[in-house]
Amino acid sequence: MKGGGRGKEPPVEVSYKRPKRKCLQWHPLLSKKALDFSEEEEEDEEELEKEPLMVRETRGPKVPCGGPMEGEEDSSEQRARRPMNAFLLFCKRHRSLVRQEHPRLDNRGATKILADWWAVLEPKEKQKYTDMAKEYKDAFMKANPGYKWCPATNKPVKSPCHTVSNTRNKVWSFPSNSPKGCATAKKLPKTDSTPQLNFAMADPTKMGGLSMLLLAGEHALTAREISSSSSQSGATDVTKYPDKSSLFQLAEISSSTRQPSLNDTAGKGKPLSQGDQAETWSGTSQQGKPDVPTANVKSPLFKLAEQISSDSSQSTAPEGKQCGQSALFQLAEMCLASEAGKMETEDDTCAPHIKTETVVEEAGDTPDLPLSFPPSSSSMPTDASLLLLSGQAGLIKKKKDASTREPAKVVDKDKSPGPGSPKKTLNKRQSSESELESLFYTIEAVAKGAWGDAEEDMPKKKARTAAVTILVESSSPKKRAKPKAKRPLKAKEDERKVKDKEDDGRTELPLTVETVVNPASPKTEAKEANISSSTEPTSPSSPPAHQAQSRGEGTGGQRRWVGSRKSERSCKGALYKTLVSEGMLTSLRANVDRGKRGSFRSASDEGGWTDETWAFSQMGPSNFKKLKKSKSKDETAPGLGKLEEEFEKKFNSLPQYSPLTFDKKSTVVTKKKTDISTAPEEQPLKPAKGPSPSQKNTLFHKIVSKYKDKKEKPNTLDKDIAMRSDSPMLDSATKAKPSPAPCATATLNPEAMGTSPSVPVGSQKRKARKSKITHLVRSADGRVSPAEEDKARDLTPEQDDKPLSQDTLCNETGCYSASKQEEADRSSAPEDLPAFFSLAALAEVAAMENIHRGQHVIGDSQKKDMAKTPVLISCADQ
DNA sequence: TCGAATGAAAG
DNA sequence: CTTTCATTCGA
Repeated sequence: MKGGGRGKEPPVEVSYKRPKRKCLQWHPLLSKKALDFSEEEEEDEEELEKEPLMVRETRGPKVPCGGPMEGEEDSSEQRARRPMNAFLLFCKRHRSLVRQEHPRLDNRGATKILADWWAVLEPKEKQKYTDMAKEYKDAFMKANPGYKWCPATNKPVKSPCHTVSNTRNKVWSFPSNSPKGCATAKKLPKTDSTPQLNFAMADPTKMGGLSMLLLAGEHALTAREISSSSSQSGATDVTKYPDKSSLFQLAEISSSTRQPSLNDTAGKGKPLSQGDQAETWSGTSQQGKPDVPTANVKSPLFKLAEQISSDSSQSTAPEGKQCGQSALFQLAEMCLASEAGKMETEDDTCAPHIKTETVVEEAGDTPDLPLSFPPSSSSMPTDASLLLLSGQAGLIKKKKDASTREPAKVVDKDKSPGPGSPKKTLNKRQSSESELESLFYTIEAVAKGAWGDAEEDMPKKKARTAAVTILVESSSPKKRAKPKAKRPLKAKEDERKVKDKEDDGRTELPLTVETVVNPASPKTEAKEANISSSTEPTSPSSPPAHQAQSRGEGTGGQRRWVGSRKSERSCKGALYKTLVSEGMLTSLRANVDRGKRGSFRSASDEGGWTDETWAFSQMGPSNFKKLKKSKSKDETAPGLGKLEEEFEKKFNSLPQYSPLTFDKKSTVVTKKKTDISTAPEEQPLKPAKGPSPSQKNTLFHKIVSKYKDKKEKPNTLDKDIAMRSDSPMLDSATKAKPSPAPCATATLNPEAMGTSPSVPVGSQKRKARKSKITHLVRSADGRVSPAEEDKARDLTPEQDDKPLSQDTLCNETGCYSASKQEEADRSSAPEDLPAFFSLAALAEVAAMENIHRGQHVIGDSQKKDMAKTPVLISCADQ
């Protein structure tokens, strides 16, 4: 019968019912290709190395598809997955906890419990989730303008390609958009300058160059660019304007990025539309700044953008191209549009120089490289590897585009990196390096102190240093060796980060990333240091050391540049500065690394919201069982780009309540139930219904109305016990900081609960769905699990159990007091808020900082790429 | 592949 | 109102 429910769908469809895969999950932040990293991470690293670019097939299965990517894209339509609602977010965040408590409990059971928790949750707490969900949704919508929740009729269903074993894996990748029906989304034809371009995977490498610009531009644009460059990698900046939520911004970015990312994921080429989309999106997203006529303006910025784009494309590789260009252009446009005046002025002077310089530098730089390839871009890559080819091809194309727009010089540069080089990565890097180098060198100069004066004396010196270091690393691949060595140490931490690294395959970046982090905020550094030390030996990452090392080597390289010209620096610096001033906050803050894990609040440091974030740091090593699973999710994406990070951060920021808390609540509730009358506002209970939800509980209205019997937790006692033991750990682990009282981590206060929610909380099944019956049956068969009890409960309502059990719990646990306190804290406390707003706050803070200091840090997840990118930009000159 | 839950959206 | 689908992951 149940089938009946679904029955509606044709058999075939049925299967696809769950075709989630079709839909790529949308991530606000990300678009992520990151997946690749995430998944592969350590393991894959090797692979990555091998084929940094294309690779991505990720799962074998898909690969076969022959272009899986295409397939995915083809499905071009693959719909993005609908955004999670508050409850889902909540579930996602707490499911692991539940599972820990009740290992044997299956997800269904867990879900029930979660539902209970959710019901119990105070509006306040819920609010966070709802807000986040809303934000998420908004971002999503923005990204996918015409998106329809229900795909409606069409379903692409397609073939086997999708087979993807892991739907989820891909998840992050973005679908383009709107479902077919709507089409709105995509409208734009975009320039398809090079549709094929898309091949490119996402190379980390590319990220580097672009990242710089992007970073700068991010703010201005919506950051879409970033996505292109770093989406995965890293620019973590999510912060953009305060106005828009970070997610929203991300969404924009992602929109642009997503395809590329997809490509990566897919591994091969997607065709493209990426570019188109990107542009399109950009158009949409930009909103405010419509399209500025690029052509018209052609201000220096544009040129710069072009260059960068070209470079980036080269460096980055294939995928980036399109995105990069579009992004860059957009950025340029944005800049022009928004601040046209300023930017131009400054830029004007600089731009030209920059270009020239860049070129020159490149020539100079090349030395490191195995060789610069012949300029003849046309000369196709020899095909060192298909991957490369694809990537190159893309590059080339881009180049062309670039060339058209821009002077040949750029092109040459691009070309230089030729395919021939044995390692794609290297090549890319090199190419990217050239540009990057110039930038870096500027940065370095700053760091060194050349600009120091100009810059504020901030403590950032460290940061600078770090930046320098990074630069250095990027500049010389060889140096990497050291970093690599370190890597091992980091290992654990790296794991998460690894993802980022993965791409590069070269270890270089890892350090970089860390370093970057440091730069982000001195404080952060300190924290990290502590953390690292405490957590792991990784500490070696300690900035100073790295810096020193890197510098040593780096300096040599830099010098050249330095010698080449300061003017560039100044120009660039000015440019950056301008960008920064505009609003770019891109303080990446190194979050990237921490990403999920630590999320030590990186730069922003808001008060502890970080803490709230998971305690991944701890988790990592220990691996709770959940981890593995969670990994898929969280980690999945992990380290990718800043986007991801942000998303994660945000997600993490969501408060995670300890089971105890809920239990208590439930208890309270129960009590209430018994008392029923107590609740002032609502009278909830049963009879009620709730049409009148209390003002507070809008959310609850449903519950109230539906209210059935509270569902108790089946094995309360057991749970409790489990909880007790686990919870503390979890809490401590999770929350790292806050848990004065083990139990208490985040408790809701009973009082609050009492007031509004009271009651019924229990999840009632909405209606008895089809499944209900089945469910019951099944469960019976299955085993005695809470589920059964629940079922039983359903069948025969028993209320008594709960209270008793709860009481017991309470006694045992005895956590109450603490919980309350915490609760109080939370309510008033900054922590929560910060956590909640983390993104916004970060953005603001970052902005403040940036403006103030004028630094940008870019942390990319991808080491290599990032490394090049580097991360820090200080614009202080002037 | 189903399902448990909630919620948003679409029909 | 009802139905889809988002997340999760053990059966």
